[in-house]
Amino acid sequence: MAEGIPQLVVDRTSPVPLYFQVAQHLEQLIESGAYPPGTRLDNEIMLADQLGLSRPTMRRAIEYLVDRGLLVRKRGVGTQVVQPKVRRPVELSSLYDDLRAAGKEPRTEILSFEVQQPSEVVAEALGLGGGSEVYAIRRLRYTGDEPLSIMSNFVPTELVRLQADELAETGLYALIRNAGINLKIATQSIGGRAARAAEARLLAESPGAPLLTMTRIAYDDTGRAVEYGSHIYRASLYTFELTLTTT
Amino acid sequence: MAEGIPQLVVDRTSPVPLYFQVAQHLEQLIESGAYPPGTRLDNEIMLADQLGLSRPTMRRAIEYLVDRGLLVRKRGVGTQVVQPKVRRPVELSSLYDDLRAAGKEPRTEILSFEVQQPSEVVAEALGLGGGSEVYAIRRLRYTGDEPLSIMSNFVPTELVRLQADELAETGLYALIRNAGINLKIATQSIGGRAARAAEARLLAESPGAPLLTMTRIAYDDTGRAVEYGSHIYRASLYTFELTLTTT
DNA sequence: CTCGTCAGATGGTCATGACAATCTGACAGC
DNA sequence: GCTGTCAGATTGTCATGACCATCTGACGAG
Repeated sequence: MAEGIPQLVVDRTSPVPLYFQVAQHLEQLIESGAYPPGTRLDNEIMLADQLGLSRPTMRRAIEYLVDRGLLVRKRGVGTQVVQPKVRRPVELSSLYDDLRAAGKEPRTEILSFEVQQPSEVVAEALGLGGGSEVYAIRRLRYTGDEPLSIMSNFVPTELVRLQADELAETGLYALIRNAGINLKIATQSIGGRAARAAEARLLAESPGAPLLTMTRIAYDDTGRAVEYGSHIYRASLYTFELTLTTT
Repeated sequence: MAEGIPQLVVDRTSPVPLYFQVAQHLEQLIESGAYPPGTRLDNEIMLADQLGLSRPTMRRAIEYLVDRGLLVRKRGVGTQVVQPKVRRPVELSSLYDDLRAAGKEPRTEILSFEVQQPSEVVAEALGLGGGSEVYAIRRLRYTGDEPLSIMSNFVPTELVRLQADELAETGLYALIRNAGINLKIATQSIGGRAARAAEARLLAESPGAPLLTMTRIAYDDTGRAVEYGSHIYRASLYTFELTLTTT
């Protein structure tokens, strides 16, 4: 159960913080299976000595991995590698990224793209005053040949400059991030209802078929509302996967 | 924009860590509106001096609030209170707690409660070998007079001792926590489908009505799978509210 | 008037040292 | 044999000191 020395030499000239170098290396050792679940790490003092670091720095590296659910610490006992399972973090990703990660080859058709005065609901969600304008984007997303989702998104024009042709190629979130906006937190609401006639037509479903609805407000790291989205998905083709942690 | 001194004296005899005392007090000042969004805090050195603390301790308090989304720090600039919005953390709570928090007066009817050999799906989800047994619980939850949800849960018998009458009064998660198990992380999958006849009858809906489905596997802090749940909700009455953060 | 440079302010990282709280296991006493 | 106590191990908390990285704004050159 005990552990020797990880074959790691920290690079003090690197701009990457030392604690982060150590954390990444440890994470790699765990993910690769070199440190299987249940492995007991040496104590903090010894680890710090082995790497030529101070204890606070070593602690910080371990803390980072504890927060991410890879390690467990117990006072008086020690630090252990946790059972693997699904330890993916909660992600603020877009459907486009999700699909591409799953190898599904997403395709997007832009139904409409315009600049307009926000509706009351949108203005309220984004905290916009009078005179503001938003991009209103309506897209139909396919996975392979099958229509999957109708997405309506609203982004204040003053925050980012958008173009229709870019949206067809990359996800909305990537464009927002590229504009230097730091997406940090989002509130989502997931519900369900039956398909209306127009929606059913677009999605190749029958009227009354079960749909998933999702509305989301995304905020950047200063607390500004950046995007409001109202999406519907074919329940027969899509589920939301998420990981929750206690705080 | 600048700030004076918070009227706070830390209690060094308390078992509550100093950084946490400070964090809680700051949080209270922010939540109460005494520090409205945009308020700029004094720099770390000054704050630490004012409270008679060291800078690392003061930093840790601020760090705690930054992680929770209440503050933003920018190097070279300072620390500010973030726009309020919904800054609730991602929670691993139960429907029972959610409803009670919303003042809805939940009621639970136990449809069945037994100890059985787990099905293949359940054994796989919980990582159980042969010979293990689980509690199989099937409950119907009401909000006021309306049926809301059918919940099927499975918990290994070796982890906790459950009784039917307790379940009617309190949430399953509270019972698990009371048994000294430290719920830490859960993976959920949310989807939708049409109601089948038997389900529709129990939920007072028509067959074919849209339902939300949720399956969840919850793990404790050592990575052990503790609970598997498969729930269905009336989409007309329930939505999942959640907050996502980037990591 | 515009742009680049530079100094000050502020958070980010790291080291060293110390003591407290908690868990485990061994040992003594009953 | 059982139980309670105590010592050792290990993480948790806190203080002090130092230097680095980044941002803002003022000032001066053009």
